[in-house]
Amino acid sequence: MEVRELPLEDRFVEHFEEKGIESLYPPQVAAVEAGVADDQRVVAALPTASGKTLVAQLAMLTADGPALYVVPLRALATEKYETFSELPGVSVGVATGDYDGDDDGFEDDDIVVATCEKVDSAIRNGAEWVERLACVVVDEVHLLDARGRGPTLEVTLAKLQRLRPDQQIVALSATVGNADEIADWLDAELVQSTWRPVDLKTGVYDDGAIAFEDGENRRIDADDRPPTTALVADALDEGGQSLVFVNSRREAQQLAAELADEGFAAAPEIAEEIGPDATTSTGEALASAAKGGVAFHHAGLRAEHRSIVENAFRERELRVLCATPTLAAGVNVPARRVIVRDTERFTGEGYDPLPVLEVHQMFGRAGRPGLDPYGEAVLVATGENADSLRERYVGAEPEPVESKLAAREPLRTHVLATVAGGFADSREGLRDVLASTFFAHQRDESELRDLTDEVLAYLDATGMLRRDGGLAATDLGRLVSRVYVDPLTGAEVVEAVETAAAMERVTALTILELVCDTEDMTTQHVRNDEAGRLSEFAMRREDQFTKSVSEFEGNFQSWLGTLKTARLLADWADGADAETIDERYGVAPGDVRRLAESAAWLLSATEVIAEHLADGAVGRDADAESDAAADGGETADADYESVVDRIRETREALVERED
DNA sequence: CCTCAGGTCTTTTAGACAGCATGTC
DNA sequence: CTAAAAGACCTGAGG
Repeated sequence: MEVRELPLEDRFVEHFEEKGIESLYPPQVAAVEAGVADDQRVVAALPTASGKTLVAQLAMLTADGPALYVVPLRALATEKYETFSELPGVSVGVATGDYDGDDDGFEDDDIVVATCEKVDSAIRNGAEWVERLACVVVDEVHLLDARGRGPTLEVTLAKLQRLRPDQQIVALSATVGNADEIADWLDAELVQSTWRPVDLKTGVYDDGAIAFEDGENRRIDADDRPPTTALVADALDEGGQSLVFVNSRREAQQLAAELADEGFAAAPEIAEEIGPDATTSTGEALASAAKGGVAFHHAGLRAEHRSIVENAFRERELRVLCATPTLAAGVNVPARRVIVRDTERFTGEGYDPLPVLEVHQMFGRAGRPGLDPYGEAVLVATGENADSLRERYVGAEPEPVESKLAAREPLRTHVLATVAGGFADSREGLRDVLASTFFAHQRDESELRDLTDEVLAYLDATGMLRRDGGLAATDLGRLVSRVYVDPLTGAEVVEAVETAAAMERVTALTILELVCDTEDMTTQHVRNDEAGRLSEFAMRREDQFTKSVSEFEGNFQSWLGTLKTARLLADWADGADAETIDERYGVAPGDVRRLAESAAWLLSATEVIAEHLADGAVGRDADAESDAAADGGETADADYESVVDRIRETREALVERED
C-alpha cells in the first residue's frame, strides 16, 4: 500500500514522500485496514521501530478534530513534538511539567503531546481542551502494568472516554502477552505483528560462542578477556556499535572505563565537548571514557551530558555505550549489537530476574533501520545459566499486562480526584467510574470495593472529603487534587505546616525537611560514614524541625535520608555548585537536578496548602479570640503567614538554581 | 618495613511523572 | 528486610 492511496490531504502525502516514506510497512497496512485512518479504534502491538509513529499520525491527521498524543516520558514528548511539528500546517503543543506556561494555548492546537500525568492534571483542573479531543493516541500502553504509573493511565483513559465517548482511541504497545485484553477494554481492533524493518538475531553467549536462535553459532575468541569485552570487540571488528545493559550505575561506569582502556576507538572531540563541565566525579569519568570512544549512560548524568552521549552515539562518534535500563525505555538510541550482561535487578527484596518485556525492549534497540544490515541481541551467560536464560528470554512470550489499580496508594489519589473533579458524587457514581477502568475489565469492579471504602474513610478522616449521604470533596480535598499530590502528602503537609506555624524558628531547612518527608518525595540514601554526623546535626538543630528528633517516632535511619536530602537541597538553593554537592554528599548532578525539581514542585503545592490553612486560621483566630475573650484566656499565636513566606522564599531560591 | 595474596566483613544496589497564581496601562 | 558482588579492611607470609 502506497502513502498516496491513503485518505490524507496532499500536503501530508508530499511531506511523507519527502521523508522517504512512500509505501507502508506490513503492520501499518494492517492498521489502515483496521481503520486507523477512518476514525476506528485500534490497538497496535508492534515491536520498536516498526513504524508506530506513522500509524499515530494517520489517526491524528484523519481525525475529525484535535488530537492528543500521550507519552510516558518528557523526553519522548519532546521527541514527538519535534516530529509532529514538521507536518505542514499543523499546530502542535507540548504539555509536560517542565514546559510551564501557556496552559490555555492548547485550544488552538491540532495535536497536543502530553505526559499521562499532565493530561490527568489538566482534567482535574478543568482544562477545556481535553474535552474537545476527537482522537487520543496512547504510546506505550503496556505501562498499564507499571505499579507507580499504570493506574493513572487507566483512570485517565477512562475519564477521557467519559468526556467524549465517541472519540477515537489508538493505543500503541510493545509486544505483550495479552494485547487482546487491552483491545477488548478499549473496544478497539487489535493489530499484532512481530515484523521489523531490520532483522533481529537473538542469541546467548556462552563458552566462547554466541548461539543464535536461528541455529547460527558464532565463535568469539575471548582470549582471557571478560565475555562482554570480547563481544564488544567482535562487534567493532564488524564495524558495528554496541550497547551494553548492566544493572547498576557503578557497573556502567566501571565497564565503560575498562572498555575505554582496551583502546578500540577514540573520540577526543566528544571528550572535549564533555570536558569543560566535567567537574564532578561522574563528569570526569565520562570525559575520560569518551577519550577511548566509550561512554556510560544513567540517571546520574547531567541532562547536557546525557544528550551529548545520546547524540554522539547516534552519530557513531562513540562506539560503545554502557547503560542502565534508562536507555531501554527512553529515547531511541539503536546499535548494531545489544549486549544484555545483567538480567537481574535489585528490588529492595533481593535480586529479581528482569521481566521478559523489559529484556525484549533492550533487544529491540538492536539494529539501526536503514543503516545496519541486521541487529544482534546477545545475552551473556554466567556459569551454567545459558539454557535457563535462553528459555526465559529468547523467543519467550512476554508477561501479560496486569492492572495495578487495586492498591491503597493509587486508589486514594484517584478516588479523591474523581470526586473532586466532578466525575462522581456518590459511591454508586464512583463505582461506575471505576467500572470503566482496565482493572474492572480484567478482574471485576467489585474487587475494588473494600479498598475503596477504606480509602474513603481515610479521605474523610483527613478532611478531604465528606460522606454525608453522597460524596463531596472539601476545599482542602479539591486543592490537594488540583495541585496533584498524593492525599497522604496533603495530610502530611497540613500537619507539618500546622506545627511549623506554632514554631519559634522556621528556616529554609525546616521547610525543605517538611517537603522531603512527604510521600511524594524520593530521598537519598545515607552512607554509613554520614549517619553519625547527620544525627549530630539533627540534634543541634532540633528546634528547626517539625518533628521531635530526640524522641523520634518511626524509622530514624530513613529520616536521616530525608534530612540529608533536605540539607543537600538547602546547600543547592544557597548556591552550592554540583561539584560541591558531589563532594559533600556523594550525589551525582543528575540526581541533584531531579531532587530539586521534585522539591520545587512539592513546595508549590505546600505553598498553596499553607495559604489555605492561613485563610482558615484567620477565621479560627477570630473564633479563638472571641472564645478567649469569653474565657478571658490566651490567644492563638500560630503564625501561618510567615510560614507561607518562608515556603515561597525557599521555592524561589530553588527554582532560580534551575539554570 | 613493605608488598601482596587471600580471606572476611561491610557496604551498596534503576528510574522519573506532577503546579498555583496573576497582573498591566 | 531481602541477596549478590564490589570494596574496605585485615592478616600473614615472603622479600
